[in-house]
Amino acid sequence: MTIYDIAKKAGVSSATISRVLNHGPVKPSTKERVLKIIEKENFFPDSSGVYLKKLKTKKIGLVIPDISNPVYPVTVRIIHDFLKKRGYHLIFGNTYGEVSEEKDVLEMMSRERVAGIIVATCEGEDDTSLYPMFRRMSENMSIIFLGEKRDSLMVDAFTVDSLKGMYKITRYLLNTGKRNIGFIAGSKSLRATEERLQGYQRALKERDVAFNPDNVICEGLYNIDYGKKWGKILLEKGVDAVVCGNDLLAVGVIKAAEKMNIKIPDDVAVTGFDDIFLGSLVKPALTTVRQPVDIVKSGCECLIERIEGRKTGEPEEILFEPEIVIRESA
Amino acid sequence: MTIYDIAKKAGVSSATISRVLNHGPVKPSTKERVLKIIEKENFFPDSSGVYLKKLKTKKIGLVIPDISNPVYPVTVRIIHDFLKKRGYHLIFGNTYGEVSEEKDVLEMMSRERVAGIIVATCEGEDDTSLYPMFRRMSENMSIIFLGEKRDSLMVDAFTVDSLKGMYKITRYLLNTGKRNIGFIAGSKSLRATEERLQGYQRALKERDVAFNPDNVICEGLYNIDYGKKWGKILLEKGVDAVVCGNDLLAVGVIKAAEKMNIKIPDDVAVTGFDDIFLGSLVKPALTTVRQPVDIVKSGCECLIERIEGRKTGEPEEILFEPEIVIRESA
DNA sequence: ATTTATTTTGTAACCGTATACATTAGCATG
DNA sequence: CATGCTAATGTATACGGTTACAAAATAAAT
Repeated sequence: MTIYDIAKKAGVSSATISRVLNHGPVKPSTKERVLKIIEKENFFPDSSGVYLKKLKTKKIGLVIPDISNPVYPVTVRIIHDFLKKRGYHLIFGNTYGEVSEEKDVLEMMSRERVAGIIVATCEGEDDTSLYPMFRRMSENMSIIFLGEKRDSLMVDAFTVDSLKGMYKITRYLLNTGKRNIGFIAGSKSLRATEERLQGYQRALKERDVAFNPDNVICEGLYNIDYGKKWGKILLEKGVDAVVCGNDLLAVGVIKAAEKMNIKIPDDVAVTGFDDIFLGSLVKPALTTVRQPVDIVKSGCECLIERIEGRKTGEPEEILFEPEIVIRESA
Repeated sequence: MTIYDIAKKAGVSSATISRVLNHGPVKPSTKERVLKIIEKENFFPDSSGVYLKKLKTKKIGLVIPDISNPVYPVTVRIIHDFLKKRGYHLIFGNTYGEVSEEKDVLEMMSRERVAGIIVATCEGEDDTSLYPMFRRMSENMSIIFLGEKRDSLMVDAFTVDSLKGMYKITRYLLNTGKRNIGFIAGSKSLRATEERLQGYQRALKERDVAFNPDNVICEGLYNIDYGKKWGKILLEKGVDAVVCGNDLLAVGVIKAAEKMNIKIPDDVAVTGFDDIFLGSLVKPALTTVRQPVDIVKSGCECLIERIEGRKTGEPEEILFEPEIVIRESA
């Protein structure tokens, strides 16, 4: 079923059908007649044809590390809903922190001629292959970065000030009297890890608490298992608090403490980062750093503005300041 | 940049470029020359053109109620990975249990001419609008249903035998000596709710335990808040166990018990359904019913087989038998 | 060297839609 | 009733690919 078939049934030309389907001027009576036929035949015009003719699609690519990581589903939901309202829809790709996977995904989206891409990964900053790819692609489509700060600002970036976040929560711990505070960042290779470490250090310095490198672990991944592993090590060292680079790590630490019969928060305080839903359900509920939800909406808004040409000019970086959420674990 | 541009640069015709891009026979030397140019220009052929010509896309629609519901992310990940390996990619739509949203999503996928659709929702069985839509669409593309049993079998369905699951876990509770077992199903309108209730009843009957309608709640949604609400009511009635229609409800019940100072599992046992990740982290860890992971892969496999014409014939329903996972809450 | 078979390449049509431009219909005006 | 004007519709082409078919180039066989 094509517009030609509809045209034949309605006794008009394909152009008239197209005009009915879009915004063209059509005599009300024929419009009605055509619409009735379209309805009856359950006809929906083929996007491939539309896209090909217009050289522009309504597809948006979403690049994330792993949808099964509990940080992302909520974000994806917000993005989905926002874009749907604006007439776009999502093509979706997991990258699992692999540069090669991310390349695959970006290539696929390139072929699909997505109107824009939302990148929530942060791989390949030092890699020679991914950044040039972004640069090239950004000439043909709009791209935004979401989440972590980037080294180079080639596209609009909506990032959370994790330095500030870590600073805030470390300061909070210091305020509650903790002095021997451990720190579990994730993998060294991420820029955000460095950021977070700085926030932690700034808070210590401000209170004249000596920085003890033995209390800091910058290795492994941002998941529960590493939280358990590093948590055990730090708890054995006798820290009185553990600041974690994300909530999953913190949950791991809580589990480790549980096994060691260490009471949280009485013996040791534990904090997370991200404020995932899980954190509020775990026992004790997680004290953590929440990134403002607006970051996602602002990002989407900006992306659409770029795509539809209402926003032009140099890429911007917009920094969102996170807030701490105090629950039971600290 | 199009194949014509590439053709010009390579001094050949567009057909040759197309043949290089696909599997056509091309002289090795020209093939190499063309590939070099394609590489240099970072050219990727426009899918719209390809799709339009072939009248078939590499897009798969995924229809789920809500990605931020923790049941789905893992499923989505499995689907994503499977499809990627087979050269397909995902277009994604949340429906929030709304027939109108689901219609929107299906219409969008219709326009996109997706090669197939994976439906993990279960709305509109009794509704007049959604099922006819599926039926029509299934003439042009492959569709599979994932998850719950359906009334009518118009497409392949990969479902979990929730009756059996509920039967098994209720039997387990009876084996541990529980006799006054409450039951929280979700909304009455879902077919699965009925199924689960039957499983619960079958187990009771088998052990000659009288069925007490007062212990059964068939209302509300499958989420934590309703778990808390109904949990409180059942706990106040003095049940010695609560069987829940899914894990979120069970977590809610655990939270309610916590507030009421009721000890789980000593005072009251609680069980869930689905085995989401969260269940293993909550305290006490959830005893629940796990649906086999294979259900998703089998579904995907079947979908691709249908799409690529290797599977034909009448739609099948494949029923997967769930297993119980015993942890701490029962 | 000529014929024949095979490999390689080119030409042109087509997929479904949008739209610039041309045409026709409808209507008011003098 | 011819004229001019606007509204409605039609015609034809382009978008970026693929592919049937034709043609040319090369290799093999006589």
